[in-house]
Amino acid sequence: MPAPRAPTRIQRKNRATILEAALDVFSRSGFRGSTVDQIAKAAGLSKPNLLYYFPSKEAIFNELMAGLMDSWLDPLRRLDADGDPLEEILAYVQRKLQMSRDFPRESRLYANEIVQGAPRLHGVIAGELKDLVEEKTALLQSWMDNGRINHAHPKHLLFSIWSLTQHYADFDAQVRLLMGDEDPFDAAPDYLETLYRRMLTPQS
Amino acid sequence: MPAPRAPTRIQRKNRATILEAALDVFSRSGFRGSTVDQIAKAAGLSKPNLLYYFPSKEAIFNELMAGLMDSWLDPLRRLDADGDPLEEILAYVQRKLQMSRDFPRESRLYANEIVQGAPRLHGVIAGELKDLVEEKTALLQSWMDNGRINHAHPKHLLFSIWSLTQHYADFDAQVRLLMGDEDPFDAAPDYLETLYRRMLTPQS
DNA sequence: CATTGATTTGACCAACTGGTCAAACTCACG
DNA sequence: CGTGAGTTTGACCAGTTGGTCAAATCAATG
Repeated sequence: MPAPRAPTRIQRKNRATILEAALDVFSRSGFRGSTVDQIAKAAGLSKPNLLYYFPSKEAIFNELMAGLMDSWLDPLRRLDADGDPLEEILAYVQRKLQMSRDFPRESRLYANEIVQGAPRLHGVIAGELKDLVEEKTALLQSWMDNGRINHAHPKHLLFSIWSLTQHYADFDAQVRLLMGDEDPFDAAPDYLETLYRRMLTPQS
Repeated sequence: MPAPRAPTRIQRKNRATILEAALDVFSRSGFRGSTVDQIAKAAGLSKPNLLYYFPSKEAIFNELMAGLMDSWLDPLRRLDADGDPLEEILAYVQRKLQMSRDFPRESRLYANEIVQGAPRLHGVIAGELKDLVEEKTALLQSWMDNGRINHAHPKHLLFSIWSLTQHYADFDAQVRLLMGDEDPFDAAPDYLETLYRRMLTPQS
């Protein structure tokens, strides 16, 4: 195994440019629908030049995914057992919604993968994500058992949060066509806050 | 233009077989990720034979989509202005959830298209679907104005129903990995009924 | 400015893809 | 059984794709 050299200035810049371009292309067309040439052109490089920085199309994709998963899990990690249950959940919902607004390409890339059966993500989902979900659903369950929020199936509660927030990124094309001039993100925060407040506020 | 002949028995059978196989393949890999050969193999035909029944890959896809859109819009069409508002909405939610359970491939095919910007669906979405959405959101708004259900942004309400119900089909891979042995559709109907009941039941 | 390693590229290749076509085969019907 | 329309296929084609490679260019260091 050759000792890994420290990356040069040019290497750092070009690898970053390539990953940015790849995110754009992959999130628009999925893995199989994207070509190395498209990514190269989007990055302003020739195809052989791009392949000088990454050994293959799949390598680009995997590096992108690895970086993605971490920021993906972060909002859930920050769900704090010591905070006020309802406010914690509402804050989590808003964090996820912000991510849909600010990083729609990342959301679509992820969605593309899952819709197609997550062939390249089984590992992460079954591992890191599952562990985190088990931990946090246990927390939700304890909040419910203590009467601090209304009862609801905790896993389905999580699914619903992911689903509702990511919908604005993943189905952006549809949402915008149907909303016309109105920016979906104007009313979405309020809508989701109201929804979860009404659903989870403990009934006396 | 040649007069269209009545389809023979073999034609009817093979065209149906092809569409069924195409649904399977397209819903798993999207349009660009699927090959005519895959579809042909899945249908038990040779590629030239398949192309004897459909002029092109795109033609198969379009016919599939045309058939899909109709059954897709149907549950919303059946939202009845004369029924009890809350029960109508809850029934709509359950109809959509049933469709996710019974026709997950159709849901994923649709999702695949939208995530990639709906390049082949602009027409239908901007036309038929938009008209239907305008009609039904007006109905929802009137129910809210009359105090028969709680206030909420009607378009976001629709989006949330689509999102929550289709999630179980579109993200099936993730949902099942995280739920382990438990069948997601065991608790989902109850979860969604509770969610929308708490959210929409008019507050006195 | 010379040299050496890092970077870039045009030309190329093998595999795959959507689609064509003429020839062969099958089947219902007289 | 013969015949003509309906059906099936092997061989083929042109365009695209992921990836390679040797040669050319560039940049930093002494």
